[in-house]
Amino acid sequence: MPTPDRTAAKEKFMAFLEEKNLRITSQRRAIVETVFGTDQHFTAEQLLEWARERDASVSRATVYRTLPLLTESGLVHEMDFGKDYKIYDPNYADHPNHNHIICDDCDKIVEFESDKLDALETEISSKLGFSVKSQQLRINASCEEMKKLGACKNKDH
Amino acid sequence: MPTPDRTAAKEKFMAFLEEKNLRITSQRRAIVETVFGTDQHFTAEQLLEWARERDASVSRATVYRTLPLLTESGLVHEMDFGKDYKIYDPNYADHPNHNHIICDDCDKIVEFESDKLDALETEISSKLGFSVKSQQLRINASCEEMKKLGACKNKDH
DNA sequence: AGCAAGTCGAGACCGAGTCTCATTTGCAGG
DNA sequence: CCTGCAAATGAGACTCGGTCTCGACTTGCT
Repeated sequence: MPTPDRTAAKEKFMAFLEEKNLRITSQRRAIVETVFGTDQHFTAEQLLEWARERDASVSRATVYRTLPLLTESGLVHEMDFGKDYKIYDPNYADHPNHNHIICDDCDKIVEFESDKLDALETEISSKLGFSVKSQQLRINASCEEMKKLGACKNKDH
Repeated sequence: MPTPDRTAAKEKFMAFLEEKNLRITSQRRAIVETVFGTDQHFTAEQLLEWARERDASVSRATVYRTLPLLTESGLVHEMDFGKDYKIYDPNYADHPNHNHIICDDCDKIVEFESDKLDALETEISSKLGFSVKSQQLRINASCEEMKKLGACKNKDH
């Protein structure tokens, strides 16, 4: 599974800018190329560093100004794992509602989606008089199955 | 529904301190009285303010030093709603598995519990080879119903 | 009472993120 | 191509929650 249709994402974002009468500057181009040139999650600071490799003139302020545009466009997802920085996911358009299970023992993170879960959340929310805008489920767990199956290689015993 | 058995919580925390060979100081007493003297969620800064009403000598540093002890003891729950500050829940011992809906517009927080949700999480997790240790679901929403019902008083239009 | 270790408050400090402002740049319209 | 101007930019000051340091003060044990 190589990088999906990143060109489409880039173009969608350019269209989004145009729609809002915002300009396509060289710095924004560098940032967008960077964001959709990876599948990895990243922090604002990482994005700054990477974007500067493409265009040294990109400043911290511009990165922080562009990030909200990216999330507003729906192409990038902002996530908060309780650390003191935020994490961004450039694959959001392809997996708009995914959740995370984190193994407390080995720090492995597995993503999953569930229509049942989404439906249940919507149902509960509307009962309480809310309309869902976004959701974030984090499950801390231990991956005992994995250990049984073959984690002997990376742990002692 | 008046305040539940807060005295028990206070005593549990004192016992927790003793167990760890930590001292019971007047400042810690003021903080603990404050924390278990309310049912409300609070921020560190709010706790500082409230605790100072009981004992003016309580400092910011002490509040921030005591909060981790409270969460470590399992009596208070630390939560992160994607704002730039953390929120603490002094009722955690009584409702260990509750979830939150946050209104992005008015910052209202509603708690709920759902056996269906818990079951679904367990089911999904075990399918993926994990066993749940803890979970945190946050739904960001807008409370449109509330607005309809009577927010005319605090908004213009 | 006396002492050692734990704890304290004040304020320096940290780091992610925001804001200001003088300068530059994209992009019509000519 | 040129010109005008609003939008966008970079540098760095700033904000703000939270942490750390350090000398002074308490607690709890003897």
